[in-house]
Amino acid sequence: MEQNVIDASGLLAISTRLQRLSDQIRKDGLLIYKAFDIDFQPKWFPVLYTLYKKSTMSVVSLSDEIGYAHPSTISLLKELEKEKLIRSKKDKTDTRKRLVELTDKGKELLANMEPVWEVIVKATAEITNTENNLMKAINEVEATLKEKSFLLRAEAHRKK
Amino acid sequence: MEQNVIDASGLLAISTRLQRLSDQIRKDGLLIYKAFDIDFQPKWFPVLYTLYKKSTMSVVSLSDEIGYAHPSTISLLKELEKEKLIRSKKDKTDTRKRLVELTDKGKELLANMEPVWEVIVKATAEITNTENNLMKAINEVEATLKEKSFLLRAEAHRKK
DNA sequence: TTGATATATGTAGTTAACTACATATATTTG
DNA sequence: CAAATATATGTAGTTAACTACATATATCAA
Repeated sequence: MEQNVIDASGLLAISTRLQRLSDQIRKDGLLIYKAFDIDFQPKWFPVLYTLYKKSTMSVVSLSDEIGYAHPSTISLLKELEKEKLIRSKKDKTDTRKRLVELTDKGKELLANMEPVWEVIVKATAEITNTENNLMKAINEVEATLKEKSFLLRAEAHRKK
Repeated sequence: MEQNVIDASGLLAISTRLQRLSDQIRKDGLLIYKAFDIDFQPKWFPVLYTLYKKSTMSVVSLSDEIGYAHPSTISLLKELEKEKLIRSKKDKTDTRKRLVELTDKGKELLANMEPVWEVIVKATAEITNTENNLMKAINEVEATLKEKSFLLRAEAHRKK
């Protein structure tokens, strides 16, 4: 396997490489939805899938759940509202909160996606089923980082 | 380990999760450079490191090497030129080409970064040294995708 | 029970990559 | 060797996330 400088730099360029792989998969994701003739954008996935599984959520709890900053969630919600895939209502006990849920159109779309997801899960399983499993590796690294951040670890090595 | 909906969706949200992890590491990367009092941005890494290892390259070959679209490279080069870390000259045999290289200031900066990189490599080795090694998993997945794209694999599963 | 603090949402502007298009020069081919 | 094609660079505009700041409401504590 010929190696370029970035790949050869190994651990130094880990962030760049994660992003590159993410982009690559996302682009193919969009093409898969197109091939199935489904009007769906990969960036909608975290919000819509979470609402599909949890039915009703406030903006901040949704943001926490998907791991996005809340303004990112708000702009996605704005777009999804325009698409009539979600709707909002006020929380009666805490008037600051806006509760978000799928519309019937949204629920229908998500239900129609089940077969596409099945295919995506299979294809992903296929590509990650290597000696070192990518999903497991991500889980493990995230758990490790939760214990102690990258920054703190780097600082510890510095002092040695 | 409590799981949120996105993590639980596993293979479906792989692109989102890769990106999230990349962002997290990049942000800590910036803080590490700051802690070492080095005026360096993580986004500069691919270009500068490649020029450090390969000395002189054209815009397109550099873009290919780091895996970026060429306009992205051009805007990074513009910024690095303003910082006086790189300079360009015309290729004498092919006048279309612009050859890019590190300035003395650029070389000095990169040399000063060696100790920081050492720490980053150690910290990264620490977090990726789990049962499934993240770097190896990325290498394996990229190799697998090179053989046959995600889209083609998904389409193959569809037809079954 | 009011003043301080915390939480929820929203807006504005930034960033770091991208795609689409344009132009100049090189290379290939009939 | 001229026309067609390919390659190299550049510009303009887009995208999908972010941070910083603002405001309204809720909760807590003196």
